[in-house]
Amino acid sequence: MANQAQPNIPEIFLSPYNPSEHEDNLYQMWNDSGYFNPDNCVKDGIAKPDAEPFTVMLPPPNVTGNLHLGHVYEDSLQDAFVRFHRMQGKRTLWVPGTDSAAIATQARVEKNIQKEDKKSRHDLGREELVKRIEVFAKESEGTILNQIKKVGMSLDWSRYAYALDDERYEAVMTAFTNMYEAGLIYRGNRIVNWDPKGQTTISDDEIVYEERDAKLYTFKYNKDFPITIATTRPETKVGDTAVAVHPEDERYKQYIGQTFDFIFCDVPVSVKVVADKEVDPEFGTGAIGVTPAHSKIDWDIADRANIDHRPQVINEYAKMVAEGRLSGLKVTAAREEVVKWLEEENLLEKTEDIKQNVSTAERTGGIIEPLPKLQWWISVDKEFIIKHSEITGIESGEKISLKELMRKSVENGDVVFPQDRFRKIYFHWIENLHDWCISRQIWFGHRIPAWYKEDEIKVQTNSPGEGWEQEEDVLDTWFSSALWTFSTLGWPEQTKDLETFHPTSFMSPGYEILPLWVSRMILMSGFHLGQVPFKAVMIHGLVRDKQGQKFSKSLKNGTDPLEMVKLYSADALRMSVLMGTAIGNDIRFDEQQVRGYQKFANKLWNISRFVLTSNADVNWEQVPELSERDEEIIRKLKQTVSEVSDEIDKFSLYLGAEKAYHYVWHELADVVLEESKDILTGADESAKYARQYVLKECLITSLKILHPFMPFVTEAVWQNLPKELKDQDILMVAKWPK
RNA sequence: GUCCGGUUAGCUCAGCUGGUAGAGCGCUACAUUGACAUUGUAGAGGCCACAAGUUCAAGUCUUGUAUCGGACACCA
Repeated sequence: MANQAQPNIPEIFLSPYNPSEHEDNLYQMWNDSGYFNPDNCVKDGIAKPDAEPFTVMLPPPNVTGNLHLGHVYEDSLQDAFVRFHRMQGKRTLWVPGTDSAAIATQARVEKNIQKEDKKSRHDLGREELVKRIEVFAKESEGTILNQIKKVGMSLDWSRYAYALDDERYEAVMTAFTNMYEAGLIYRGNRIVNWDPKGQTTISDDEIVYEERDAKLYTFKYNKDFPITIATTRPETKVGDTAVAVHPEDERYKQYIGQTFDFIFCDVPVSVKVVADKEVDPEFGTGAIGVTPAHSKIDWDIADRANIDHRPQVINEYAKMVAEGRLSGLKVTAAREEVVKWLEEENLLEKTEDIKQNVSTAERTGGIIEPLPKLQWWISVDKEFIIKHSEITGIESGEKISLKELMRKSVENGDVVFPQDRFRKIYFHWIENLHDWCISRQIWFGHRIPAWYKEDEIKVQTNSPGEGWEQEEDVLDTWFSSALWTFSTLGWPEQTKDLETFHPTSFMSPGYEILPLWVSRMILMSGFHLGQVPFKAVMIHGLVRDKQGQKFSKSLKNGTDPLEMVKLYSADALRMSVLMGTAIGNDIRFDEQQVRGYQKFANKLWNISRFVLTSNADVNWEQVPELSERDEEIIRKLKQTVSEVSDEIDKFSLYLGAEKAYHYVWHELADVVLEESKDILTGADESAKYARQYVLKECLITSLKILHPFMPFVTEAVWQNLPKELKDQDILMVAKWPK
């Protein structure tokens, strides 16, 4: 091309698209415009004051974390929806935030302190440790926020929320107090999942099962004891209070109701033979040694048989508290010791190798020790009176349990799962739901607002006065996360934001936190507001590497998204995760694809150059006389717009992106531009003018429909278009075409 | 054990309410110093896992089988 002969088009188009030259500036420009905030859009007439609101809450990443591909995927999905709806003139709000990930963050800081100062948390004391964790959290906060900006997320930073800031604190305290007063939060002694390594309770959802080799020991407690039992944990048998058999089991029927006293491994033990339907006569010997204090199932059996839950024989450090030869031993050592004793006494009948699923803590990897502990719980089955309800099928003033509330919110269609299979998974999970243990024995987090004085308990945010001691435990992180859709909007204050933007429009989490988070948001929002937290849940899959493996630190297969941005651009990275996979399925990340979409960005750049070059200095005042072919091109363009819009509306973002992409490259560039060359260089001025007009329309519309997916390159082109072609200075808030 | 998915071109995946298969990447050949160093055109390549059923018609609906994967539960 003869460069010096170029008509008046911005020089920038003369070289290939260079994303790093534009992206940061464009983000800055968007941010400075104020249009991430819907209030400003209303003020400047971009959205009508009564326009339909569209709200999304960013699933808050860990404040101390780094952006990974999973975030990029999740956030790109949301940003595309948000930008689409913003361009349609809705009052569009996307709220950013970060989470504290209390257990992980505290563990990390404790480790640092241990390493640098050789001090434990107890050396430092509660206040000092919490202070240090806060400092650490705040220091690292900027990292993830900047990374999110780097990939172009159109979040309203003026509404930024942090899980442990003052407003969220207010919400958490109020939520706890209200639920306590409704009788849904209670303190109870129950078997919990105790993580001896992390020194805290964890919820069922934080457990991972690992298959390990174990030994099943079959033995008698004592020579005179008539029943043989089998166990993988002989060391707990000093805590047995019963032996359970199936009520119909002919072998043992005669012993039911009898009590036996004997010395087991230096410890006096008294067991009663009880009948329980849960016992499988086929497994082992068909008889279970019941250790109520160290097994959930046994605890329940003891409950049903009305037997004492004590004694506790293992402590919080997974050491034996029993008297005699086991005293002070770790459980693993105690196990060997008991087996040795059984052999000495000739009580051991056999030892078998079996596979066993061992419960371990997700975060620390510690083996879970079930222990009875005084904990705080949320009852999911207890009925309460719901004061106010806007949820279909639930009347204000009705009696209902949280479980029912969670079921009905989805059953009646107030919360829609566009993918049917996740709806099923949700219901399946609700069926298996138990009371939720919400107390955690760490220091970083929201301290439970319960106060003790002698035998009295008061639940309130501030100290009732002299002599009252506050509960040591903090709340499960998921408690505050569950409030997120409305705590971010100012609740418990009845703010205008809350009124306008809640329920939110949709939530887009990964399937791994459906039970942990999604269902609990439904629970909390239903209880506190009588609303659902969101109208739709778009569950997405995991981002995996090319081989289909999960990204993980240990595999060292992690791809740094920022590296991809640097190499190819944020737009290309976003397209590569959005396109090609139906939402809900796992994605295989392939760098080749990112490269491919960067080519596309450049293609778009060149299309723009071509159109601008051929349209330079045209005066648009005349009405063009379109040929039949011109009209056909416009028809096809409009059809593409409506297809893309439809797909996005149906949550099929990947199809919307693909249709826009396909149109621009293989219709607009390959067909329309090619055939226009002759017309543009031809002698028919009227036909030329008409085609110039058509090309202009095609370009503007293409930029618009691609903007939700590739915000940067489309905006970069837009910023260099002549003013008279634009309906808004900024593409981000330009009108979505029809 | 209960539940939920996947199985379509060499690879990664689309294919919505049934009308004899699509994209990207890769591959082959040709073209290209006129928007495009990141281009175009053409092409090869598929018993849509298998079987039975419904239908005028089945990747598409039903049932079953195989196989891979996931979630939940969990046994002493």
